Amino acid sequence: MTTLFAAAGAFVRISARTQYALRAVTELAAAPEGPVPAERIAAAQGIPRRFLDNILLQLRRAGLIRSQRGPEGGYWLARDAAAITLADVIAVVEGWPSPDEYPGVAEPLADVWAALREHEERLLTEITFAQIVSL
Amino acid sequence: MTTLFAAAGAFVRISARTQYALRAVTELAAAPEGPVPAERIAAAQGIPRRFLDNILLQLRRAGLIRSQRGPEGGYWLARDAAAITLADVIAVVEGWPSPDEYPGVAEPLADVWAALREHEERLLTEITFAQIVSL
DNA sequence: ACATAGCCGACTTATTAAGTAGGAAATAGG
DNA sequence: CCTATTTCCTACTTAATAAGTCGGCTATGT
Repeated sequence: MTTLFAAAGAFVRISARTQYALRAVTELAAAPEGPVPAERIAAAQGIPRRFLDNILLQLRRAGLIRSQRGPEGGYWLARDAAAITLADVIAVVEGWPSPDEYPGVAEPLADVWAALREHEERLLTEITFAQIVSL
Repeated sequence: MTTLFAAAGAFVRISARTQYALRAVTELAAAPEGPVPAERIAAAQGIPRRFLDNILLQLRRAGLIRSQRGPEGGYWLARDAAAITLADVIAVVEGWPSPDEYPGVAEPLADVWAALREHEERLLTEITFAQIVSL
């Protein structure tokens, strides 16, 4: 029972959009100096091209990446890979779910989720893309 | 940015079904000896009655709770609240998502999720409903 | 017998995620 | 200045999953 549980994870779910965002940023972190066209990222990571456009736009608006149009254009990191954490990217891409209610005797459950989330946050704000690329 | 992140959590998402299941079991753990009718649980926790039936059935089939039909019937825990963990309930109710692919340079990201899930599992298999009720 | 309560599969609806469309606006090279 | 390239942008469609509903059957205590 708990074996299956360990294998898959129950609460930690990462949306495709978030995964794509993280993988795209990782590509940029791994690339040599200069703009990387969306097409290249899409091919390297197997991300639907149009969808990727959409995500990159969001990341640029949030100030995590920069861009240049036209031939020889593309995207690059707005700051050093060592200064961008996983949490930075996730915070941009994910929506913010509103906290749930736990009536009566079930109220302590909320504390458990809070603990899980706190741990999650600590981990994700510690890990930078410089680290990801160097692993 | 990270403040908002902390407040809401990004990956830790709990489905309504799972929440209801946990809250229902908590009610049973908190109740005195004897069967508790679904109606009572639904009222105490604000869970849609028909939906709850559905969930309780699943928990019973999994052997976590027992039941008795007819007047004075209801549900109760199959074993002591100290011997049922949050993970036990979640394992019954949640489906098992298949692990994702992380091509090329993005591969190390998978290790991060693995770490998150491992922590999640440890926490959830440690906490019993006896503890929840006593908090 | 009758009222209470669980049992059960299938069905519908709501919500969110995932992906698409169609073009406009830059920009480098010839 | 013309053309190919590539980003920019809003809105839309489709797919998937979660949430909740329905109708009726079965067991049981009084």
